[in-house]
Amino acid sequence: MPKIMLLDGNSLINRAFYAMPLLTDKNGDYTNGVYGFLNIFFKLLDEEHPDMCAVCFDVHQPTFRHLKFAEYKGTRKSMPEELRPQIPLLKKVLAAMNIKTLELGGYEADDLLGTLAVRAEKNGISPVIVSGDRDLLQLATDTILVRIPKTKGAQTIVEDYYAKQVEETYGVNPKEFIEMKALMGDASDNVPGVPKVGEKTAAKIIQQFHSVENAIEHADEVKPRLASENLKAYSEQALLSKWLVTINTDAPVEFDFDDAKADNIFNPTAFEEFKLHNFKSLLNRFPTEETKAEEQPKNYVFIDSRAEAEKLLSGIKDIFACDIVFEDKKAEAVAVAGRDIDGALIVLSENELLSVFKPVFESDVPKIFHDTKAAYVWLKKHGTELKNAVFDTMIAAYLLNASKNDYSHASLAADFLNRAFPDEESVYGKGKSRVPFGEMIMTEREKALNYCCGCADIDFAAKTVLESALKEHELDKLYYEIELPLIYPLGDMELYGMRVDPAGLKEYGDKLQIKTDELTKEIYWLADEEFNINSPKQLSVILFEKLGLKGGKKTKTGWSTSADILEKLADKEEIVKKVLEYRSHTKLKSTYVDGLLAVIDKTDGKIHSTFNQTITATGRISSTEPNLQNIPIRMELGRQLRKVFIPDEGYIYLDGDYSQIELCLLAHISGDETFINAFKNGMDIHRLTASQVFNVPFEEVTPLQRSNAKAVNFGIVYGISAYSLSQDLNITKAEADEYIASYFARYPKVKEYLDGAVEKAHKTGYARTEYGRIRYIPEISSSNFNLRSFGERVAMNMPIQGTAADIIKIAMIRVHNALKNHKSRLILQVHDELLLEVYKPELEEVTKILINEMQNAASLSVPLVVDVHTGENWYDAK
DNA sequence: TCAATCACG
DNA sequence: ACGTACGTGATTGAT
Repeated sequence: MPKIMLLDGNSLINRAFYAMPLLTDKNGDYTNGVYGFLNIFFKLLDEEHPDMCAVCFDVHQPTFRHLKFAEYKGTRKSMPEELRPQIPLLKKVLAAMNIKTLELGGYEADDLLGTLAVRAEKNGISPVIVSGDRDLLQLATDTILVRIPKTKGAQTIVEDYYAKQVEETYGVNPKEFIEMKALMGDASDNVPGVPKVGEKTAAKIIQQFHSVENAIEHADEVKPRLASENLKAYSEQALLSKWLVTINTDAPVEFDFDDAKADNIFNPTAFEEFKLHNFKSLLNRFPTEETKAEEQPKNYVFIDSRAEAEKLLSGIKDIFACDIVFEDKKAEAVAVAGRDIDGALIVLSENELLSVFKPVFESDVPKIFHDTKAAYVWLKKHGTELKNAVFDTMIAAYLLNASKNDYSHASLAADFLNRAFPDEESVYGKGKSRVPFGEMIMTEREKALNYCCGCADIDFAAKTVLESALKEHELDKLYYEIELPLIYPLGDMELYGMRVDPAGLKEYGDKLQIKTDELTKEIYWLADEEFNINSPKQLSVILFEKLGLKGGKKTKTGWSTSADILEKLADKEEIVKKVLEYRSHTKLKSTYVDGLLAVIDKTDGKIHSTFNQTITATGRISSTEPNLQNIPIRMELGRQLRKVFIPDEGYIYLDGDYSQIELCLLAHISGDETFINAFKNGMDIHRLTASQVFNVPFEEVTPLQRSNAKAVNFGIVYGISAYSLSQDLNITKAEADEYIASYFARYPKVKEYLDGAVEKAHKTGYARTEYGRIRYIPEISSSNFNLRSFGERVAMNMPIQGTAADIIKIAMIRVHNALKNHKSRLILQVHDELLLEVYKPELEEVTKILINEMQNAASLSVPLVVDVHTGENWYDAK
């Protein structure tokens, strides 16, 4: 029996729109609703394999329902500005896919769906209705299937209803479902229903009386009493509601089922349309002939003999791309691609790979990588130099859009080559079912070959495109002079690592554990029961229910137990104090002691973090496995941990940090004279702010005033709002408003800068640092107040945080270069701070180098002040 | 896999 | 009125 899939265009695009973040296409038009619609459409297409498809839409004009009942909302609901233009867009995309769309003035999409489903059934065609609207359940029969997509957790699941499932779920059959809906009413459509009758009562009444009319007739028998009385009082309204919610299955719509064949969806026009709107993940669905129509078939070769590999590599004289396949940090293969090589995958032992590649890596032949740092680190670890690595595709793609969450080959191919390419996960699998490369190359060689060579091929082809895009956006200087050179200091930081004293770390952990055990017992005693203190859910039950404490704010799931809330209760409640102490101890033990012990390298006893250059939206670097940028310092107990970080024998730590770099940049960028002069004169900037904002002489500023002023300064950098400031300082919003007003009165240029930054971002859609780094801010054009406000704060903050990131990157490169012929080395960066392991005889010289290179990394209208400290461990070096 | 929490700048 | 600080990563419990 042929099958037709009938979709509710309006309901599905609405659902998709609210379920997904705003996306824009190459024209800057919003596409998230369309994209979400297509995702669910394709998922159902895979499941149903329908022969025919039709998508029904509402028409934005009064329907027969409005004509009878003017208050009815139905199709006349307001729609967000970001969604409205997506409806015609969806119709256009569907047209390109040769999917029939349908609308009829005076009727809603529901009525068309019902009409077509009934007609299909009569014509021996099996109908499947898809909608997010449960009203459609009234259409379910033994043969008409209604499918309702639903968001469960993060993923979309589809609930299926034939008549039987409707009855199982609601206890009424689909015809009775109308009666039930009529009693309940629907506030969003202005369907009145009967007051005080909700889903539960309506179901009970209809189960007993089967129809609205019958229930009205027996209204005296209806329970509960309130429903009975209201049913009598509002019987006319109930009948009207029934009429409103009944779907018309006899709409005068012309429809030819032969016209609705879904047999030419994946055609070149649709492919172009998808590309235009950035539906990259959907491009994979198009047959490869389509995607590669104009390209030559690729000749990818597999090489597993050393002699052949050497022959190939000795012939390379010109720029080529190179992709190293790592498995557990060991290289298993290398793929190359170039002008004369479509792609070659060389699979040899790690040692053989190193020796066959050594000549070409150490030669002047230019090389393209996707992750140059990984290649550099691997080679250097094995005694091979990497020379003339001229391009990194991952970093280039990052500079072009720093907000993406991956810069994989699949994403590069879609963004810059308009090419469909599989995700790494779809080739190797993920999680438990991931097949290691070594196995893959035996069992599914073609697949692995195509993927690995494809990666190198993409890198080679993308370079040209990326290069001109960088130039076009004036990012080339930043790229070639900062980001690419930064690879080497970062790589060396990873290679050197940080030495820790494992025994000291264990001892520290034992102390924490003993105290934790004590605290646990005390908390159990105070709570008068045992529970999992680590569980915010269980803890909130104990604190806010059992002990009846007054909760502060709520989270999505219940009362918040975060530290700022608990601190307000700690004075009065012993148990809260203990919980806070428990939290700090277990945090240190699990994240830092256990976490760090687990990542000590067995061969050299050091901790080697990975520094990521393509994660943050502002240009900062990030540190993982372990994160060495968030080792405790603010609290003394946590700070003690730094005593177990110790330099190599004969070395000493030297730490340099920029003093107030973000405020210096605020002064520089805004050009505010008061600020600039204060920095030039080395004044205490927070004290100065306090004296200006609170209108007191500089000498008479109290510690509280100074700390409040400090919070205001931070707030300015973050993109201030009076509410947040009031929360932070525990003052009223009105007071915070005054602080901000007097701040801006004293520093008018700062105000000008912040307003200008927001205005610029509104106009262009992005923010830039002093060095040209870009962050796109799509949120800034949102009609949603919260999103837009977020965008505006980002517009104020990014140029400051990002410029600070640029400057320390420059400093790192300069320090790294200056230390080339020294034993001393840079081993860590923490955003405004550099940590060096200095060979003791070089200390005096290296201190000068560090201060000099950091201070002169940028020339601003204010001096960059660097504070340095030395120490035999990291605790003492701060 | 998500949400809550907390460590850092 | 709207409901908030900017940028990260790791661990835990819950689903």
